[in-house]
Amino acid sequence: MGVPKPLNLPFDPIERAADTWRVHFGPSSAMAAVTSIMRAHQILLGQLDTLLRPHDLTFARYEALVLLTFSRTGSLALSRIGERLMVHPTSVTNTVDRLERAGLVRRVRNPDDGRGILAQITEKGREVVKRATDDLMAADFCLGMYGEPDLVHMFDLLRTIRVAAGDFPAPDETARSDA
Amino acid sequence: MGVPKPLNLPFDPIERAADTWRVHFGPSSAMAAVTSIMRAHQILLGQLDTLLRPHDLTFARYEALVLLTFSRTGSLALSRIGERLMVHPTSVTNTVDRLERAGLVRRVRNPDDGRGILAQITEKGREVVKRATDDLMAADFCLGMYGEPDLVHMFDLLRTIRVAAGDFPAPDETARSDA
DNA sequence: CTAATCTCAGGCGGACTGATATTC
DNA sequence: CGAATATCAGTCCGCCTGAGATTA
Repeated sequence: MGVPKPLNLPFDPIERAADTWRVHFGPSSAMAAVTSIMRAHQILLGQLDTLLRPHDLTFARYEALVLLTFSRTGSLALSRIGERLMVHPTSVTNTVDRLERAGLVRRVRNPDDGRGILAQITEKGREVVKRATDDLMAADFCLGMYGEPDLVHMFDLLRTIRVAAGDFPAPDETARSDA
Repeated sequence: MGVPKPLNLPFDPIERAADTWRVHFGPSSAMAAVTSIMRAHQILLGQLDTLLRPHDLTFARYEALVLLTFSRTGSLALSRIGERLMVHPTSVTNTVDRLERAGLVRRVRNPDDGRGILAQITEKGREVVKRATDDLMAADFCLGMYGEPDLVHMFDLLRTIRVAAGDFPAPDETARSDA
């Protein structure tokens, strides 16, 4: 991953592609928006992983670890982790494998469901996630170039696509429009 | 990839994580925005790749192919492709390998620079990219849930992070504020 | 019985490092 | 000479499919 190399192009490559697109195919704002999301993701993931590398974490592993610190008992069924982080069951197994090998979590049989396994964060896991979080917050999650209103706006804008994908029901609009 | 499974959670997992985050660590809008971008990327990439699979293309390969159709001669140096698509040189080699194996592109020595190789789109490549583009446009690039203003707004918002990453210089603001 | 949970084997796509040949 | 271009070998990561064991 490393730090995404500064391109230092004299122009915006996406804007130029959009202009060309318009000539060839017609309206291009959806294409420009999609490409922007792809690039923003690439930039962010690279920067976040660079911040997390000293802690021997990837962003995916960090997210799982944070999720565990959020639970009352410090443990969660793997199935729940997959649900919350929206990743494939086999990916959860893989992520927990790596965290376990690093000594940050341990697997425990679910006392309430013999089919299930709990991932339980260890003391070392709590220390690591604490240090990593300090680093990420100091770096404003690599979004320090935005003001608060823009961050909220971005979240709101992107919620539309998540709702459309069926992640969760659309927020109740009546709360805004009426009682 | 496949179609990203509908989560059908009764709540917004990112919003809930943000709420918990606020309690544990403080302000969370940057964390929520980052997570939203990650999820939006995951959703979009899955849907785009599903649309492109019948054409034996991934989004990355599709982008390269489109770039070639945009050039006057239908060919571009691999180094230029990497620049424009913002991908690692070895990734370009890999992408062009696959496109070449599929008969959509062929490698040509760069007459102007003995070090360089041109990727030249083939007739078959032009047909495939045409059909794939028809599909993507019919699907509004998987962003049909947005209106035009939102798409433009999203592009504008995300440009900030691309500029900050050094992709290209900030657009000239004087054009807006003055003459 | 079906359904859910998890694991393993294995493949694919993409990103990267490091080394190398070639050419400018 | 140093810088740029492309390739190759190999690694890593994440995502996926398919199969299978276990349990509700």
